[in-house]
Amino acid sequence: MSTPPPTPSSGPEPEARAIRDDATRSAPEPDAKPLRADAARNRAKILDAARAAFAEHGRDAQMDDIATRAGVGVGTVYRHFPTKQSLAVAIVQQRFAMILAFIRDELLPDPDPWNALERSFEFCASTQLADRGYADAVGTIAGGSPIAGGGPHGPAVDQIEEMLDLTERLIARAHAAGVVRDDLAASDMPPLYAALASIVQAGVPDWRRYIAIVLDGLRPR
Amino acid sequence: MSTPPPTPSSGPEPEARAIRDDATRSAPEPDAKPLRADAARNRAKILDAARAAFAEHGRDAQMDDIATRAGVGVGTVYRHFPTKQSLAVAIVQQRFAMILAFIRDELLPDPDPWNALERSFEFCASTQLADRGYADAVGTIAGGSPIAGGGPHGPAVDQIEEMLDLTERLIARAHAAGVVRDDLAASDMPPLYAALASIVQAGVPDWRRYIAIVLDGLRPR
DNA sequence: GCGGAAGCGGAGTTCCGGTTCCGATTGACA
DNA sequence: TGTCAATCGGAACCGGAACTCCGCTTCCGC
Repeated sequence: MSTPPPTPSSGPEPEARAIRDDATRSAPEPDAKPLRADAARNRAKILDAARAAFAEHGRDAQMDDIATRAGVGVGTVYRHFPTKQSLAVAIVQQRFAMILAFIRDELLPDPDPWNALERSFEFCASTQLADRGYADAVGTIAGGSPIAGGGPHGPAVDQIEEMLDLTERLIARAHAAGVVRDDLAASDMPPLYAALASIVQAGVPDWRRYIAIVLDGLRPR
Repeated sequence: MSTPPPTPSSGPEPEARAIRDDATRSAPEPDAKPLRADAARNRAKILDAARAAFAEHGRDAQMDDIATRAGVGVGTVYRHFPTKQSLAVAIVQQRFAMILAFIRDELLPDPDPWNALERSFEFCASTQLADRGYADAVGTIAGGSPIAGGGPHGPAVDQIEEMLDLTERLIARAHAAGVVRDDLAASDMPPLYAALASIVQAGVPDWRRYIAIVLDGLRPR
């Protein structure tokens, strides 16, 4: 795997901080209380546990299991996330933030636009490999449901917008270099990512082959 | 839609009979009791209702709902199918038999191998459109799980074998006509069908566009 | 028509997993 | 160190959905 998806950890790394803040901002109140030390620690443990649980079982992950993994009571989980849904959303948003960062910091700076495209598919596949819940998120975008924030598991609306914006730039560069078919649009990518994700999801071992096929379909006519 | 998937009905048409027998043979005992008249009638109603329910709600269809749709008590449903799972399997096998029939009777006789390939994708998409449960089945095959009969929703093992055999012939014809890339194998098709199914599933309206892209990826280099 | 075996229906049971409650615990601050 | 509000833990609660049970009904061979 050329680019194993870095699992976001709620450890002390500064990068993780930013991501968690990002996920947290979905709460109604802007910031307010600084959160007691142990509470903050537990919140981090819960997020880590939930990430693992959702990655393993998708939407079927169980709250009790998450609590156990986190070494915490269910009540504590519910103190931080009033609902299973809200916890799932937090996780998806985290993962999504990670993907956006990858596109922004790794793919767009890549001097070879075609190679960037290729890597975006690889990244998509390996993310899916690591996280069963990821497909749902991509599907949400592919479907273009505008009420993403309201829908189950959906990333935040502005995240989707940024995603489309970044993809737009990725495609624009490819067009400029003349390496893709004329009619390729940024909006084509989410469905293709979703398609690839489903192949990986199905457990097909040589998914790279299908990336190659799709990529061939994207070349200039 | 060039080829709307004919919904199998448990009505009196002879074709439907054959399909139901096919689904029924998954029972352990070969045949045995001829089933009382009203029982046979109810069984048919249940299968119809279940087909509708699964098509609408996928794996989340509820037994009570199925019973209601069939105008029958839950107990009756359970008399015919001891488990929700077994009912789902029966439905999937029916649908699968339909797909096999389509390939055998419509696609293989098509004089244009490329066109046959194209139609197979279209058929896959429109089937998915009509039946949410179908994607699960395709995914099962794409994953190549050998214990398909045991796995949830899986079509019978011999159905999968026939599927692969028919696809083999489809691809062989395409190769003979020189219209596809040299390395295309029959085993490539299930993953591609799964991929397409997921796009349709996501609610992307112009899924035909992605068929076209994938097909372009299948042309000779 | 009759008897009884096969089949029906749907209320009730069981299981499962999300959510709530509240007494015990702990961190923050004086 | 003492106080107390914030936080914790996990048993209990609750609703929903698969499945069971059994008295009633229907079909079918005589």
